[in-house]
Formats: sequence, C-alpha cells, structure tokens
Amino acid sequence: MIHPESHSSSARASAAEDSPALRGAILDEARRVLAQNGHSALSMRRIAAAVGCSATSIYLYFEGRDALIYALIDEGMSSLHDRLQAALGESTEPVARLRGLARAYLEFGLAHPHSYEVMFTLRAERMARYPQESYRKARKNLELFTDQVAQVPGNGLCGDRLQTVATLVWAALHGTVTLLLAQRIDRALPQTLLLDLAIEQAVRLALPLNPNSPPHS
Amino acid sequence: MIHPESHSSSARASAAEDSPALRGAILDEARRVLAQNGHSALSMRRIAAAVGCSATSIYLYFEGRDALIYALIDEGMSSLHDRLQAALGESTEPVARLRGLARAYLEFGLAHPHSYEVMFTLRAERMARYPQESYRKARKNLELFTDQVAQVPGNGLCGDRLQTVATLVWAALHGTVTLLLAQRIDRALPQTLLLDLAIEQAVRLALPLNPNSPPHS
DNA sequence: GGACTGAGTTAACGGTGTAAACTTAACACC
DNA sequence: GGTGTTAAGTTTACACCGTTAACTCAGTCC
Repeated sequence: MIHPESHSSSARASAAEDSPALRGAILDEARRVLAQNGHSALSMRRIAAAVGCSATSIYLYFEGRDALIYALIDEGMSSLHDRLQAALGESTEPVARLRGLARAYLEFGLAHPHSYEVMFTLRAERMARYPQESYRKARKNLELFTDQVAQVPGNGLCGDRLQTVATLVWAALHGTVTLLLAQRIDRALPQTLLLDLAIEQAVRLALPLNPNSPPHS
Repeated sequence: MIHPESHSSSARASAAEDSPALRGAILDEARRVLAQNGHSALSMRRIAAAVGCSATSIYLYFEGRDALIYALIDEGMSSLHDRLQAALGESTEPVARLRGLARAYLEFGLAHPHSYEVMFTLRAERMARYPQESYRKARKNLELFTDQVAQVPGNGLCGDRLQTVATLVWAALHGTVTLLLAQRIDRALPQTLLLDLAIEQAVRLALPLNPNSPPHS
C-alpha cells in the first residue's frame, strides 16, 4: 500500500537514516487515535486497518505496543518543552516567568488530556523498558522549573532543597491537571478561579518563607 | 464450590440482606489481586479460577468488571476516610491537624499504590457509570481537608475561595503521590526531605498570605 | 406432581498483543 | 541469465480478554 520512498529517488545507497513512509504513517495514525480516543483505544489492528497494512507490520518499526506509546510520549515531551520555553520568552522578571511557566504547563495538560495521561500517569511497570535516552528528555522539562525556582530572589534555595522545591512546584501543577482531567474536582467551582489560584499557589511554593514560621508541635 | 450460607442456618427466610459467600470471596480475591498486581491484572477469568467458580458467575453479583472495580474504589475511599479521621484525632491545634492530615494522605497513597491509582487516576470515561452515591463518599475525604483549611486562623478563607484552596492542598498532595508512584521523581532526592517538605508546602497553601504580595506584572 | 426460582454452568462472539513462518520484490554478484 | 541475500509485508496461529445467551440443576411452594 505504502511504498518506502514512494517512486522516485530509488537508487540511493543508504536507506537507514530516512525511515520508510509506513513508519511515519503508523506514527501519524497512532498520534491521532491517542489524541482523540486515548491510549486504551490504541490497538495494533486498528492502526493497521487505518494505515492500510497488516497489524504485524507495525512490529517492523516498533518493538511492540509499548514502544509505540513511548514514541508518542517522546513527542509529547518535546512538544511540552517547546511550549514551556515559549512561555519563558514572554517575560524577564523571575517570578513572572515562573508564573508563565506554571500557566503554560496547566494549559498544555488541559489541552492534550490523553497525551498528558500517557506522558505522566503510566505506571512504573510499563515504564520499565522506557528508553533511558527518553528519560533524559523528560527530565529537561523539570529542569526548566528548577532553573526558574533558582532565580526567584531571596528564597535561598540550592542543592537538594532546590531540587525538591522545584519538584513540588511541578507536583502541585501535576496534581491539579490530573484531578481536573479525571474530573474529580467539583464542577461548581469557577474554573478560572481554580486555575489562577493554582498558578499563584504553585509560585508561592518557590517564594521565601513567611517570617512567622509554622510552630513545630 | 462455595455454598451460600455454607451448611448451617439454612431455613432462614430472608436471604436478601446477607449476600452469598461467593460474592465475598470474589471481592476478597479482587482486593488481593488489585493490591498485589494492580488493576490491569484484574481479570474475570483469573478471579474465577482463584475463587473456584466460572468467570460468568461473577456477573451474578457485579454488573461487570467496572462495577467490581467501583466496589474496590468504595472500599478504598472508606479506608482512606478512616485513616484521615484517625490522624485528625492526634492533635487539636488547627495547623498541626492539617499537617497530620497531609502526612496521613501521603502515607496512604504510598502504602496502597494500586488501590490509590484506581481510586484517583481512572479516566473520566470509565467513571461515567460510577454510582452517584459513591461519589458522595469520595467527596467526604475532600471535606476533611476543607474543614481543616477553614480552621486555620487568619487566612480569611470562605466560600468558593475556601473550596478552591482546599482542593489545591489536596491536588498538591495528590500530585506528589502520583509522581512518586509513577516513579517520575529523581530517586537521588532524599525521600524524607521530599515528604516533609511536601507536607510543609501543602500546609503553607492554607496559611495567610505573605504581606509582601507578589507583583502583578 | 408440577411450576417456579436462584445459582451456577458451558459455549460462543468479537476483541486484544504478539510470535513464527511464509511470500514477494528488489538488488548484488558471478 | 542464474543464484543468493535481504528487506518489507503478509497470513496464520496462540493465548488471552470481557461479555452475552442459553442451558443445567437443586430446592421450594402450591
């Protein structure tokens, strides 16, 4: 159905670097199904039927269903990274930049629910074989937060404590996204108040502590 | 294999209120498999084999696999509620109680990863038929947070804003739990620092705002 | 004795991921 | 031209899955 290199440019020697068109078509369809119906609707046979090949042909380009999903996760991570970096460009003041980062993160999650789910909520067992190289790509997104938290003046964060606070800023946003996506949050609450406050509270985690520190009972 | 009412107490008239032993055995096995291998390992045939009945017999007591999972979610919600309420009993000072609540929540999530996953991260589509009555039970856990946030002196929270802040306290904890469970957090970070700081930061969200409010650029 | 009921069964349908063996076309080399 | 090799797909098959429909069979009631 789909010929690699279509019809022209036939006699090229190395066919290793430019992966065949079928691989691209599979990835396209997989991306489409994931975005539209979620990862549970991602079936080899369904993709194959849409693309016009047999189900097992997919195994020529991906080790299995999981590997296909990993490829989509990678795409999502890159896409998120682009989005976050774009948000950073919109301001220069540290706290405002962190705020922008937080808003962009929330908006990404809400805009791509199925993709976000696959990127961040797949259980560890399935991630066991997630390629190491991809892990590094995923971690780059956290680094954007770490960098911004580090630049907030007066919080005096560095080392493990900086890493931890940055992780918690991320976790707060992640929690908000996932609870919203899973529809576990009362719909009566005004959405804009929730989002605005979520951002403000996430930023607050990176600010210097209040002088009246909490009593250690 | 398993006879309802076993052998004695045979001639009782109403057999409606005490559900047969098989139902209990199914639930026991389902709970065991969920806790041990996660909800993806929960298969009708597997449960049936372990319990000693045919797979279709499960349909006599549960509408389907989802209904079985809903029953487990219900159990989990009750169990969490007990745990949280026990934590509340350990202190009287508002901030300390909120801290205890947060710690208990984190510990519950980390102690019952598979159960927690099913309780809070199942996508909305599958929850469409989640019984309304169960929703209310689930919401009671959030109310424990709302009540404690309301009692923190000086934060001046009420109405929608109180609800939202309580939700965000919950979301921050939820995000920390899910990222830990999904193993998305750098293992090099000291776990106790992470948990202690997560609790402190969650509590902080309910405290009065800093006098030097963030600049609105 | 006969109808009815509840609890359980077997058989079957359509779906899943994936492994193994097979086909087919293109190309290189003698 | 004939031969071997390789890549790209295919068909077939296996072992699962949730669920439905139809059936069995023991016990109870009249």
